[in-house]
Amino acid sequence: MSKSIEMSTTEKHEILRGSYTLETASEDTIAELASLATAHLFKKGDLIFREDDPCRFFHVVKEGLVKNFKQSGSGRHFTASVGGPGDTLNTVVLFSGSPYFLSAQAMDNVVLLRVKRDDYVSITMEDQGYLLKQLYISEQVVKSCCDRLMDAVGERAEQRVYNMLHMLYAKFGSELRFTSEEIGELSGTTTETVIRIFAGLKSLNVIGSERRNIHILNGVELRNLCRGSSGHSPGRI
Amino acid sequence: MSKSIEMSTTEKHEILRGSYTLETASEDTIAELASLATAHLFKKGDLIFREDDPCRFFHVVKEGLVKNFKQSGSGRHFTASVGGPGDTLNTVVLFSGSPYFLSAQAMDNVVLLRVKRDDYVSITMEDQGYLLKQLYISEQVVKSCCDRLMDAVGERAEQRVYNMLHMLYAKFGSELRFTSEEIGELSGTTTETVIRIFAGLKSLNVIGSERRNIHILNGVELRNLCRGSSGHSPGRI
DNA sequence: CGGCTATTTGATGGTAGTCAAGTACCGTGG
DNA sequence: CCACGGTACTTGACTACCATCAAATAGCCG
Repeated sequence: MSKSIEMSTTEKHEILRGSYTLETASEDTIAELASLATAHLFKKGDLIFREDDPCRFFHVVKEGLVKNFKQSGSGRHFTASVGGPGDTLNTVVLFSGSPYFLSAQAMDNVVLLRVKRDDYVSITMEDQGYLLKQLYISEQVVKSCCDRLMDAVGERAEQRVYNMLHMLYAKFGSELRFTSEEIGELSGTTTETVIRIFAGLKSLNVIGSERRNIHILNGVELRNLCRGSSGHSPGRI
Repeated sequence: MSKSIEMSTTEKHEILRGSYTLETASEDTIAELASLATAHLFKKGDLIFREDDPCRFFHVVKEGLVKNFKQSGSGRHFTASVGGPGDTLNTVVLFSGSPYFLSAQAMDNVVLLRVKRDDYVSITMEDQGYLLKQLYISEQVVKSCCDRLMDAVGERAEQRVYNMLHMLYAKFGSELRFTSEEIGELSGTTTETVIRIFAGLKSLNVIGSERRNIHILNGVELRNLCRGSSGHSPGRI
């Protein structure tokens, strides 16, 4: 499935330092983690971990996009978040030691660093600055989940797609390499509905799109279309 | 709006000790908090705090039920969680100092203890056991939000109501003092739909209900009706 | 070129939201 | 004690949104 890659400790150090989660970690913490981290390559479509697997690693993405999703009994995929470079994959279950509640899959070829969970926990547990940051991140994740919950029960598909596009725009910029199906899984709707909604946005010149590629042409207008003021936070789960 | 109440420090101490959040806090932490806590009474319907208000207090419920909700642009209420005795109201935004993202309203007459946020943060920040527990709780909240998100986009109203009933049953027991409207706000559906679904459950002898009161008659069968294995965790936000 | 992935469009039907009207229940105050 | 107003529940009819199914088109790669 995955392939190990050679990488210098210096480079590992840089990658860890660049991750949002470890922003406020002490230099010692980072150095220790870097010395234990290993690099891996996942090909497009590979599963990085699976829902209900025990949580064995801490992961940081170096390259590529990772989809965090769940599938319902009926086989529907629902994507909870998309992780890019600098994002950690599953910070949220690391400390409890509970099994994953989402699966993670490479959307491109993905390079990531990982550290054994036990090592990770025992190293970071002593770093108070890190723990506080972690709490802060959890709070944001909860908030963003609640916002999406509101959307999911209260808003129409149209609105949910607008909000999702805006979130992706804020996180990844104006060139989004997503298929309509992927947008559907993120917005809790179907491919066909996404396409019909895109048709409307195109006629307003808010977006353009071809195969596997969406351009945000008018970010301001997109923002206006996103009611719900808060406008959605990145949602790193 | 709220009314102050006299209460002995000993009683305050007991209440704090009994809260889930502070379960693993050190004796010192609890004692310090108890000395600063004040007790308050809110009447049915009173708002305890409002979405977007700055977060000024840490709250623990002593008596009664509190609804944590949000209202969408279109005026729909969505209830994210219901807090009962021993629950804390807004742990999730305490550390970041961000404003509330949910409003809290007394569903009954409610008695709660509160401590100024700044005091609370500076006291608990030093208690590593507490921070770890807090992280653990956040993880559970995130998981429960994701589960509900799955439900909201993937399941039908019927299923969402089953899941919600089961969650309330697990948390509060077999006598639930909720109106159909409240169940609707919790499940992301309407009063009428809830009633129609209840009719089905009654004919299966799974529940009974009258005005403002739902009895779970067959918890086992209710559990079976809840697909999605995980069956939903309490969801203390 | 053929096979695959992705997009597009149309037609159809079901779920559940909305509107409306009517019933039962409760507490309160004359 | 009963009348009354408010709250909660109930049922029916209608309709919109969107999922689903189906089929056609278009770009990409070996």
